[in-house]
Amino acid sequence: MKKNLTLDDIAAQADVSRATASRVLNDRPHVRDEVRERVWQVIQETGYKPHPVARSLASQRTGIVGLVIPRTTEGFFTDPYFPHLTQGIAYTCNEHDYIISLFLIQTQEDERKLYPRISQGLLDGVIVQVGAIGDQFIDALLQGSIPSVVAGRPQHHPEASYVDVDNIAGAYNAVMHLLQLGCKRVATITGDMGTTAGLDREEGYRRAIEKRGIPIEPDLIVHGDFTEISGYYGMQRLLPHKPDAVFTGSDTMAMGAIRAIKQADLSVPEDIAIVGYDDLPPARMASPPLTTIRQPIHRFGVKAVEILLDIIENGKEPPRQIVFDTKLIVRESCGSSVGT
Amino acid sequence: MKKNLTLDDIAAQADVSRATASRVLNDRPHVRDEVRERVWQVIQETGYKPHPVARSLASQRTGIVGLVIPRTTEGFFTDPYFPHLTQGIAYTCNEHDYIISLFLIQTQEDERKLYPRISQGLLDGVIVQVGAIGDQFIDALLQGSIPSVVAGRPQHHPEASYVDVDNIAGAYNAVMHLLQLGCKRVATITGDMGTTAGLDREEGYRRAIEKRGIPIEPDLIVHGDFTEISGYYGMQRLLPHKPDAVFTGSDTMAMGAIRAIKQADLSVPEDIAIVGYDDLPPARMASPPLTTIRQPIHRFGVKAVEILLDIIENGKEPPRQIVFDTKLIVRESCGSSVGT
DNA sequence: AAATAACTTGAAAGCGCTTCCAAGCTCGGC
DNA sequence: GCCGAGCTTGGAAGCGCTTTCAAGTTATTT
Repeated sequence: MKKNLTLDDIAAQADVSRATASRVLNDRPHVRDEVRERVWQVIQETGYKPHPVARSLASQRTGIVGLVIPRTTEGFFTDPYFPHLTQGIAYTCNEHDYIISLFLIQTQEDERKLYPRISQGLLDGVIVQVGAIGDQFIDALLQGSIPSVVAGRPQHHPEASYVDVDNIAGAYNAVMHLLQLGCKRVATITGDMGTTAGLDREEGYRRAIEKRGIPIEPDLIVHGDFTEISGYYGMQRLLPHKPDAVFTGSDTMAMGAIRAIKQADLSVPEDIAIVGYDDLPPARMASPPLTTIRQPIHRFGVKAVEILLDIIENGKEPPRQIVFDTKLIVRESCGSSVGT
Repeated sequence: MKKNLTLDDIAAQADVSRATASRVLNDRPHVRDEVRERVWQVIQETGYKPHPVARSLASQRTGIVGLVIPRTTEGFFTDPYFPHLTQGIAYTCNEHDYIISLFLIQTQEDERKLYPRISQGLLDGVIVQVGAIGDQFIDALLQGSIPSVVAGRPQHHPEASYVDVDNIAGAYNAVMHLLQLGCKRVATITGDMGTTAGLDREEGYRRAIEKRGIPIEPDLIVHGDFTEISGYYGMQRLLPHKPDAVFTGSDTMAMGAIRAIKQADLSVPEDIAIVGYDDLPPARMASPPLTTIRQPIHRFGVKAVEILLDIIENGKEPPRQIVFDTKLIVRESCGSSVGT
């Protein structure tokens, strides 16, 4: 195997100095065209590739951004949210020639190790998915100088840059839709109340109910954690209170709820209408197909990267905060007459 | 913001040379206990963290392994396979203090860019998921000197190190189970025939059928691509040929097939028995719950990393090749009397 | 034609760390 | 009390690249 080429080799072969070779390599000005071409020639012929680590050390940028995914709940496997988000992020990184470094936090140990590894020069920036991960980590991140963007709204950090979707409005619209269809006893199975997504979606539910002048009935609110199984059990607890409609904090929980409903020999939407949240592929394939709230997850990921790169270039002030709108997708599970 | 500490600062403060400080930092021998302690003290007090890039440049190892996921089919989102695999890999990497760099190949462009970026010193090793990605890429990888492990059996590279599951045996057992239950017309919806998983699972189907002395009926074999929708359409094409059982190349396709069956007013397993492949969470929650083949995906990911690290340490010869066994999980969709 | 501006180029100083090498020590054995 | 073995230690040479600075060239201005 032939010895790896260095920029010095290229410089020697093209009969210029290393500095000039570097200029050509990086497409910098102040090189005569003739020389520039000569150097390119040598680079092409030899198949030379610059050594990324050396380059990083000298330039103080690595071209790597971190993607931190919090303590892996079952949700990571079940929920297509993460793959979608990751895909949006990866797509945009590829486009801008950045590389992604993935940190799946699984153990307490991982979490401890994380900050030190992240804070010290390997990464140009970090995208953190909010979740079960301690605010403490986000604290540290924001204190530090490394550019960061939060995916989802961080609970106690109004000054952080983040991208989020308007969960309150989304949930509000979902519940309002049910109310307008004539449902009288609309219940909800919330997502994980340790996340802003869970909290906000419950808030949207409350606002819609109150907007119609209906008193909030605590028995009609049960807490889940975004997983199918929590939707299933949530629904079982709800059934004795005779809801005629349920808004669930995720499609996955909606699937669980439907399972429980069918098992109780009731049917969707005749006996109980359902509206989910996410509009990921399974929603369309459910039986009945799910009425749900669509989030632009892909754009979400794209934007997160764009913001991060902006921060890397231009500094973290002012905070960039973007909230995406959601869209109600009406299918059959809500019993709407216009169902597809 | 305080200037970043360097090893020189530590050395100065501890009144030793940089060489000695480095020895202490890396827990190397040949340092007097007293000195070692003094240096540690300074490191602790100052909160010094070594600069990973500088360290990589000097030591010629980065502690980063690449994870390459091929051209992203719809499957990446739908199929919990990838999250599970990723999780197994991440877990093991965390444990060994390696960092994962994720490469999702999405465009032709990405694929072109990939090899150059990978081949040149940023990564200590690479795990490649086989799939729609050109063998050409795996070719290049194997030619080069960078340690690599393939997840799944690469089609034309018997000399590669890989981890795989015994797809042929798995499929064989699935189909044999159906035959033993008395099914007479067992069909199959295969996975993507561009993958060894797809090919091998069909092969297993064929072997089981032939083993029972039944002639292969081409009409009972349709090709899908692991997605729900391909299972749905596949089943629709199968229905006119009156199968009484179907083995699908993935659980996701099984869900699609069930949807098509129900839509034709037939029922599972009474009219048509189904066996899937994967045993991921949705299988358990399907209605009816899916009889399927369980693959140890998590261990699969773990092993891939272990092999890779082994290669990094000890060289790529001889090739490490590991094939995991699968397990038939009997639930209700096959109509077995012992269904849960 | 002289003076000045603008562009090219290479030498050299890092970036922060690892590691080889040689020098200086300590200590036991005879 | 002397010698060599075996530790400790620091100096210095990289790892491969970027970037500053000053010197050398060429083009422009008056």
